[in-house]
Amino acid sequence: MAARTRPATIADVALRAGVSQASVSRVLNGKQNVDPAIAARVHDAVADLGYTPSIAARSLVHGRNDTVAMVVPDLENPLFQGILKGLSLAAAADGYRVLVADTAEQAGEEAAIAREARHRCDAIVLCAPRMPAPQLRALAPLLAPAVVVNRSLDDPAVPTVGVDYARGMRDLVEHLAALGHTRLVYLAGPEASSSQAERMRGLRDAVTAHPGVTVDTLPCGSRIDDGHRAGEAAAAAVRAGATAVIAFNDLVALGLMPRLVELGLRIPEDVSVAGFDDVPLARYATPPLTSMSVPRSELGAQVWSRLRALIAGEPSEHALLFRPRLEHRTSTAPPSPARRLAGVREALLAESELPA
Amino acid sequence: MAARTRPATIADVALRAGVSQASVSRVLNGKQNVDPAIAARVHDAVADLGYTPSIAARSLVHGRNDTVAMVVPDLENPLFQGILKGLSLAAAADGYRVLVADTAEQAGEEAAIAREARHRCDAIVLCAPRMPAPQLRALAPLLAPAVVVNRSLDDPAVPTVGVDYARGMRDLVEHLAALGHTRLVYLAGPEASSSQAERMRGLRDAVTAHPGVTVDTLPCGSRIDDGHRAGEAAAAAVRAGATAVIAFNDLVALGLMPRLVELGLRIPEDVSVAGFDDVPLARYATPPLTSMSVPRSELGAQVWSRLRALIAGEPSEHALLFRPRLEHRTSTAPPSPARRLAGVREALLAESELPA
DNA sequence: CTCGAGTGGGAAATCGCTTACTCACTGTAG
DNA sequence: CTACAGTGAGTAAGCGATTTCCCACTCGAG
Repeated sequence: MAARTRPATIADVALRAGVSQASVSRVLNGKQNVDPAIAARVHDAVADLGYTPSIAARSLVHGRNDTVAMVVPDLENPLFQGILKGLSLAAAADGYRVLVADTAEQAGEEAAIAREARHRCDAIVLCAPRMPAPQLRALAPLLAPAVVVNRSLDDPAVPTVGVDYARGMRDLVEHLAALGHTRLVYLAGPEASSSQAERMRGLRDAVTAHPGVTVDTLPCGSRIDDGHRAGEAAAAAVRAGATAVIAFNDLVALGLMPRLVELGLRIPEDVSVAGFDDVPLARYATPPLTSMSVPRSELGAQVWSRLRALIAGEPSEHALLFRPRLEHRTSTAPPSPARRLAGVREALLAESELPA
Repeated sequence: MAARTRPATIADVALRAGVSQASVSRVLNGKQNVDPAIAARVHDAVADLGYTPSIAARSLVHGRNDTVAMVVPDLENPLFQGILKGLSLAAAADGYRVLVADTAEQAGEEAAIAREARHRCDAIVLCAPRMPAPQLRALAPLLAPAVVVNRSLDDPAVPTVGVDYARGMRDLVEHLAALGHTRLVYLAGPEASSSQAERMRGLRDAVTAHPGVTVDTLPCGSRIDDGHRAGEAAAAAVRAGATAVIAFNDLVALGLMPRLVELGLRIPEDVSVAGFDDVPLARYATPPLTSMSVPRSELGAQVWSRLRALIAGEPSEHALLFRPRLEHRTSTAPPSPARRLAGVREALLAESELPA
């Protein structure tokens, strides 16, 4: 029976086995050659006392504690959940655990929370989409070893792993354009979000590449409710001639769709809707949601691979950017002929206005 | 500029400030009265050196590290995500951080993972729905201070926080019965899951209380895909006379509904569908999903309240059980008259068969 | 038989911090 | 004027492991 009073220490084990602490340590860590007889006695003593080495003491000596921190703005976001899952599993395979710190969208606290979390761990994964770039640039080096997720950063010591949102957006616009859509609406995410900025960049590139296509941006947000609330505005835009809506992410799209239906629009007959992230529920939505698939777990695994290298003192690897893959489902389809004509007319009108 | 070489220690600070380490420690921890002049010099030195006390060393002295572990079978489950979020936020308010350990549904590893995680932390939150009761009973005391989530355990030292699934199921059946449903189908969760067992108990109680109601149980699972796959069987049951389906949880229901529609059934005209957990997406499903609401974040907060008390050495509080609240949405409605008659006829038939 | 290399195990230093314990010094009461 | 609280700061003893250093001992070669 294990001692109820005070957890056994290595000294207790040494005493009981009649050897030195050094020997106990050597046996337990498989260092050097140890007399089998001693090893046996140590093992017996360990078993009798129910001894487990103190993590704290070991950490003090080694200067590391086999734990990495992950700072996220919102644990409820499926993207971060996926990354956390992937990271946590990959890290566990190497004997590391993950500490989570939810900043609860308190952008102001992010830096302090990150430093505190980092201080408890050997390394850190930072997801801080809202943090101003200068602040991030100043913070990142202090956090090393660190990996920044989902935003770019030109610090050679801090690798980034992320998603090519701009490219994804372009691909998505091209998908819609190929279907025949020319007037699109984009429900924008949080203004300060860096991935929102990336998406905007992608949209601009896309309309530049496709002069016939226009995109109206409507403020929205990143959560289900935001999408639902944006329904009115989106429907109005559709009535004004738009034929497709791109949502900041799937949550927004999933909140939006029922609202559009409520407002009398059919998807995809009256309006196509596309999301981003390809959350598990997207394919079971009504109608199944076209989305840009992002490998969430894989992101987490790659983050760990980067982090492990950094911890081992290896030079930082190259930035990694996943290109989202289009998951074409039934929420996007060619616009109905009538609507399409209307769109073309609008476009012509807009063009004819230009010279004026 | 902070030293790039080796992080500053308290000794460096003491040296630079020209005082003893003890004084530095006292200043930094606000113990005793210290000469303001000394305090100032210490603060200057700390700032100059960019000193932060080593967590490991402090942990070693104090015997605690202000971290609690949370073990979950699957980080992708919205229930655990919600609990994690609530726990993490509540704990952070008291200066504690949360370490997550995803057992990846490896029921066999759970005990080992839990002990390892516990060993790194001051306390632990255990979610192990699949662990056999005897094993859990044996394990729990070794983990103290610990709180067990979502299952009962008669260990006075280990409080539990959970959901009254049996009661919730009864309430749900009563809701459906009140609507006029008499032949229900239940898509069961994982066999080994304790909350699944609780739900079954609730179902049994309900049919006992309502002799006119019958419930057929179909094996299913706990995830979206499981629900989708169970669509065929559920539809068959409906064709055989059932008028309502209760899903193990919302994920299952959300996977099930589109499949039922695909198979030609209308919800709720042909079949009512109800879920459990009230995940955020439930109200935006098509049709909006009736569900038993579970206060996920609140569960996490309550878990922390229990855990904090235990860490402080206070006696364990009473077990806490939340009663789910019905969220009646449009996925459940009275059965159509024709179908209802069919149900009654079946019931009469079944009754008349009894004496046989 | 002696000397040197090789090896296993114990003593003690170390990691960085907290916290008794001790001591010098000030101020006041007898 | 002496002595005794009271106070603030320094010294040093842990906390529980790992790891270096060193000694004693064995074995083989000369």
